[in-house]
Amino acid sequence: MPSSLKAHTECTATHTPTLKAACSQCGLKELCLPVGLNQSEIERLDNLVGDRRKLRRGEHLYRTEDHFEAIYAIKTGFFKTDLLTEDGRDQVTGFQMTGDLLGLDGISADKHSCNAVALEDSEVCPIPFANLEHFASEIRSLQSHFHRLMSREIVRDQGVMMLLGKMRAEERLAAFLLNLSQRFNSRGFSPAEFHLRMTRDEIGSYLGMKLETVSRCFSRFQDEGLISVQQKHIRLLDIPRLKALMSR
Amino acid sequence: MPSSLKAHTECTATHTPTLKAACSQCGLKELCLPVGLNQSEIERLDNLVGDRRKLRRGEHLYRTEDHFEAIYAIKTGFFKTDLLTEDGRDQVTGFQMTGDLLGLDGISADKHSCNAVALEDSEVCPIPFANLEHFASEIRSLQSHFHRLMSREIVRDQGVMMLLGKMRAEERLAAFLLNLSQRFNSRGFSPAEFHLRMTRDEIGSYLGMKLETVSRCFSRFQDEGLISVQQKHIRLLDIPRLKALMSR
DNA sequence: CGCAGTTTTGATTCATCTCAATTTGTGTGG
DNA sequence: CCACACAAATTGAGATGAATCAAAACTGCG
Repeated sequence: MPSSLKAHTECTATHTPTLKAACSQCGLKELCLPVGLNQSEIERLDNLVGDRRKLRRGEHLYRTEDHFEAIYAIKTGFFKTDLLTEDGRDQVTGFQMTGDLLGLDGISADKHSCNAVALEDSEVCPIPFANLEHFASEIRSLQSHFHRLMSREIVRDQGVMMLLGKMRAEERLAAFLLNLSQRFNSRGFSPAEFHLRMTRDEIGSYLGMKLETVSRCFSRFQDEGLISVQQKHIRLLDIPRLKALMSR
Repeated sequence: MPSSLKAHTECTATHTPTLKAACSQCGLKELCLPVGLNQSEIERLDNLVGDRRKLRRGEHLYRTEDHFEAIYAIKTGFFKTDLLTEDGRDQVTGFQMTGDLLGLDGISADKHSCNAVALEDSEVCPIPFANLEHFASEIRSLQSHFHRLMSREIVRDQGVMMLLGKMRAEERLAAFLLNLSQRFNSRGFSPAEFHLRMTRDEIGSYLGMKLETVSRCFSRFQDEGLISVQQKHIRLLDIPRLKALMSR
C-alpha cells in the first residue's frame, strides 16, 4: 500500500531536487482536496499546490503564532495538533493522517492558533491559501468542497466536545480506538489491527485523561478480551462490544 | 440599547407581514457577516438574505438531521446548540448571541449535526447557503470573510477542548464567565454585569460538569468576593482575580 | 549493552458526582 | 392578584472515578 505513495521524481525542468506536488498523479485523489473535481480541474490544482515538504519525526510543520499562508494536505505520515497555555498545560486537539488537511485554524487571524507536529516521518503538500481562494472563486466544485471540509472540521470538534464533556474514561478510549479504526479502514488499511503513532501521554492529552489512566484502560480492555495491546501495536478483537461500551 | 435593534417595518410592496432583512440598515454591520464589505457590497447582501424569522423562547431553529439550506445570523436573542447521543446524553456545544452565525455545521453533509434552540425570544436572518456561495465567488472580500468566520469557529472549538480537557471545575466556570463578559462587552453591553440566559444545567452541560457543581462554584466565587450571583443575574466584582484563577 | 524514555501497576488522595432534601422562583388559571 | 404547581437552584453527606505519587518493567536507540 505505501508503495503507491512513494515520492514521484521531480517534474520541473530545473535542477533543484524539489518534489513537485501533482494531485493529478496522486493516489489520494479520492480522499483529499480534489474530491469531486474533474480531470481538467485537478490539473489546475497542480499549479496551485506548492512543492512537497518532508518532515522528520518530531519536526514542527508550524507553530502557534506562525504567520499563516498555506494549508497542508498530508501526503504520507501522521501528525498531531496541540495547544499550549501560558501555565504550561498542553492539549492535543487532534491527530491527522494521510489525506487529512492541516492548518485551517490559521485562516481566522492570519496566524496559526496551534502547533502541528509530525509523529512520524511525513510529507505534506502545501496549498498557498491565497491561491486556493482564488481558484475556489473560479471552480465552484472546489469552493463547495472546501467549505464542506471546513464544516467537517467543525462537526468533528463537536464530537470531541461530546467525548470530553460526557464520556467516562473507558468510553473515551473506546471511541478513540473505533475512530482510528474507521479512518485506517477508509484509507485501505486494516480496521482491526494498527500501530499507534502517539504515546500514551498524547492519547491522554487528547482524551482529557492522564497517561496512567490510558494505560489502565488498555489493560482492562485486554483483560476483557476486547483488544490486544503490545506497546503501540493494537488489535481490536471485539468491535461490536467496543461499540456497545460507548453507549454504556 | 435594545431599542436600536427593534424590528424594522416591512419594506416589500406585498401585503404579507414579513420582515425583510436588510444588512444595509442593520446595526450589526460591524459585527456580523458584512464586516469588511463596502456600501455597495452590503446592498448586494440585502438581496441574498431571506426574510427574518422570529422564534419564541424554547423554539428550535433547526434540529439534528434537518436538511441544511441556510446559515443564520442572529439579529437579536440568544441560542444554544447541542448534541444528543442515542443513549440520551446531551452536550451543549455553544451559546450564540447577537451577531453570531448559526448553522455552519450543516455544510459538511447537507444536514445539521446539532440542534439550535432559542434561549429567549429571538430573531434571525437566514442566509440561503447556495446564494452565499454564489456571492462569495463574486465578492472576494465576502469570500475571505466567510472563510475567516468558519476558521474562527474551529479555533473557538479548540479553546473549548482545552477547557474540557485540561481545566478544573472552577477554572472552567471562570473562563466561561470571562468569555461571556468579553462578548457582551464587544456588543456594547456591560462586561461586568449581565443576565444569564441559560440554566445551571445548560452551563454544566457545556462545561462538562454537573449542575450542582456549577451552583457550588458560583457560591464559592461569591463567598470569595469574585462575583455576585442572584439567580441568573451575575456581577463580576474582580475580573483580574478571575483571570488569575484560570492560570492557577 | 546500557541508558533514557515509555509503559505498566499499585496504593492513596481528592475533585467531582450522586442522591437527597430544601429553598427559591416562575408561569398559569381561577 | 393570588395561589398552586412545577422548574430551577442551593446545600449537605457520602460514594466513586480518576489523579497523584511512587516504583518497577519494558523498549528501543545510540
